[in-house]
Amino acid sequence: MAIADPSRPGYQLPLLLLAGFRTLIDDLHAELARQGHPELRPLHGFALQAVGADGTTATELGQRLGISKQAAGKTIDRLVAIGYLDRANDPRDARRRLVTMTPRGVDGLRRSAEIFDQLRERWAETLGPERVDALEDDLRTVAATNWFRLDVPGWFGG
Amino acid sequence: MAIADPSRPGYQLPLLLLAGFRTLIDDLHAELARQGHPELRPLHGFALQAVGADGTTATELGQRLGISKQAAGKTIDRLVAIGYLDRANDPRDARRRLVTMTPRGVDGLRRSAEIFDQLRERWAETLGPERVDALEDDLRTVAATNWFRLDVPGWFGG
DNA sequence: TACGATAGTCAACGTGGTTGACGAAATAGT
DNA sequence: ACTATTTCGTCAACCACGTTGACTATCGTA
Repeated sequence: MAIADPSRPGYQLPLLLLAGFRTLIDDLHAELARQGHPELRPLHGFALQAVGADGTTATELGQRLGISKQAAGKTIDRLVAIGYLDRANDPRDARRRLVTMTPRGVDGLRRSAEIFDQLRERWAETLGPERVDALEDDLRTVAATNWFRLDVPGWFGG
Repeated sequence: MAIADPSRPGYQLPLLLLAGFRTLIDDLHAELARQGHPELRPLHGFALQAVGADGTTATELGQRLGISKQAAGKTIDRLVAIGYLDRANDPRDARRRLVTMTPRGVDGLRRSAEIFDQLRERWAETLGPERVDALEDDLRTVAATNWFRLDVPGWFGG
């Protein structure tokens, strides 16, 4: 195995990845707050995305996000409370409670997507578009992930 | 402003950065567990790093990690409980409680650094060394961070 | 000496995640 | 048709981590 370059210690790689992630998320939420969505937390955006335009149930949301149905239920509670999600009964299955986005939820999600596009564009202006493309491609190669796990707080903290 | 490329939506960038971070941290801890440190959580490694070879105090650790002294104290409690840190009185200042690494703490931190080097090496074998260097350089440019904030669970969750 | 600043801890609280248990309702099987 | 099993949602208890506020003990200085 090759000798590690002392000027590029391996522990910096995760720090830089986290810093990049954090920068994007912080910039997103600063702009979202400016556009009328100050209550949205990082977690909420991902949950909203997972609910999607067609809606879901708590159990299904939990599966999509890699957390328990109980945890998903709590997140739904919160997003209902701040006006981003709605709960309704399923006429075809009285056990299920259908979760859908409110107009406010749709607006927040749409703006998030736009802002992320703008942030990526800003990176492309700074680094050059081909560097950003390469960065994405490289991460796809080594991280090879197609889905998102929402258990970040518990995962990181323990 | 340029039009966003529909095949590269901006929201994927943070997802990929998080996936990369998560992959590295998960690989690290899988290997750490194999090498006799199964109790170490992601948070702990960063806290240990911040304590450093010279030791610290709770207040100083909190400042280094961007969290309150109370939160730092709790993390120290935990790391003392699982045998990675020691607390001692400062003979020159009875208010302070000096926090230092135990031999086990030193071992865990040393192994972490080695494993991170190996993981970076693995990325370099897969992507090519120059791509990994470029990835780091680019992230340094757009994220421009020189320190680490440990409040990830609270930051992300709210 | 008296006073302000600092270190550490306790307590209360909020957010998020987990497991276990439960009733209600749908589905499958005899 | 009538059980038996599975599934959905929720409640309760618990843990980890973060926060702010309050308090004691100690240091440093005017």
